[in-house]
Amino acid sequence: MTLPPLCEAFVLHFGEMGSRWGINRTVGQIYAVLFIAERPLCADDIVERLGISRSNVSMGIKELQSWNLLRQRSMPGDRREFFHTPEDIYAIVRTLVDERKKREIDPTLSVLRELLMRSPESESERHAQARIREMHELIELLTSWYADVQKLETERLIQLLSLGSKIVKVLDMKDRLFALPGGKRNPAGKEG
Amino acid sequence: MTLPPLCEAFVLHFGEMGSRWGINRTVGQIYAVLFIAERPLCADDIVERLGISRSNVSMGIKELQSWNLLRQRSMPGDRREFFHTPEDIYAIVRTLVDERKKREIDPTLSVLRELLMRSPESESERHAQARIREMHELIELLTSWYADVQKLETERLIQLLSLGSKIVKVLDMKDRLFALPGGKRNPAGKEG
DNA sequence: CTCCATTTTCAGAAAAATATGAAAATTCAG
DNA sequence: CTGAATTTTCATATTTTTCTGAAAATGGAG
Repeated sequence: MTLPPLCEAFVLHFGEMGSRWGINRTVGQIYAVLFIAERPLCADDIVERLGISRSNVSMGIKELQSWNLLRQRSMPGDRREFFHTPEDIYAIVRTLVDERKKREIDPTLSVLRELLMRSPESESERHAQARIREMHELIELLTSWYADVQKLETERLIQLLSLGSKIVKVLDMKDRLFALPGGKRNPAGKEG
Repeated sequence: MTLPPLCEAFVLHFGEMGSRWGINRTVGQIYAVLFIAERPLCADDIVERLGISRSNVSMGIKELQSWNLLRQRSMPGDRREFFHTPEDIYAIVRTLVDERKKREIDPTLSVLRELLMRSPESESERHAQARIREMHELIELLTSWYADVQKLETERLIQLLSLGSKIVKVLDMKDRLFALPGGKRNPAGKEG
């Protein structure tokens, strides 16, 4: 690896983390290198920085592209392709979450739904279905929350995240305000 | 595998998903079996249901225990240990998130912090640090949001999730209400 | 303590995932 | 078109992870 110490440490950690996330170490390292690079890099730049084979880089890039995580740029008078990550880190996280959802949550939801449609043929299947239903409902709740929050501009999202659970106080306040005239109007906290 | 078809389908899918989450297939399957079981199971019950070796089950259980995902129970007059998952699925998710945070986010934060303390020794290190700083800030934001929301009772959490981004409207309302008397009082949306 | 049921450990087998180099394919200037 | 530069593919080598059976450890009951 031919990276300055600080960069090397980052890249190594990122690779390590990647491997706990079901992404392979090398792919994680390639991403890390691109993330901190000052300029778009071509495949051979990555080969040099990570000291891995050209073909490995090629496959890693392909993998990252399939996750929509890379931008591509070609320089005039140079046949090589140059890769970089989006500037906006919020955009990166959105992509990451969207892709994981697409690959993991959506297929799971559809399997769970299919299982919930079946008629249980024994007591144990009946019980399994009840558990699966709980899981399905929870995932639906989280998913629809995400679908909703995803639409916010970054500005708003940050505002919301910064508030954290203090939001609950705001909610209480709202409830109290609107509850004054005619008693409990909306006890479950749901809106139209 | 000796499971009714519905259970088998669930267990297989769960194992498959587990392997994308850095958990190995078998461990995922063991968890799935326990999750849908009608009663606590002993290691041999799992051996029978999944058709894997006793030692594999033993290691899988150990792994799940290290994640705090299992409850244990012993039956009077029976020396075997029986395992089950918590009833409350929200509690399960909380545990899961807590553990992942502990193992993945916390170490990453500390590495990033350490890297940010160093003095960059080149332009490329300076740039890397700037990128790392952005990442660090984003993770801090998400983490502190989670730390905050984690404290809510399940009831409240569901309420919050159900609202989704509609919460922003409530915020706007609040801002407008309190802005009336004396102009912009809290433009950044932060409280406390 | 001994005995026996049970669980855990662990070295090595088996399987799966990754990495490589060589060859094939692509791309584009001339 | 040709040919050089570059990228991709793919069979196989390498490494890593997972799984197993045998042996060791544990933990009560008697």
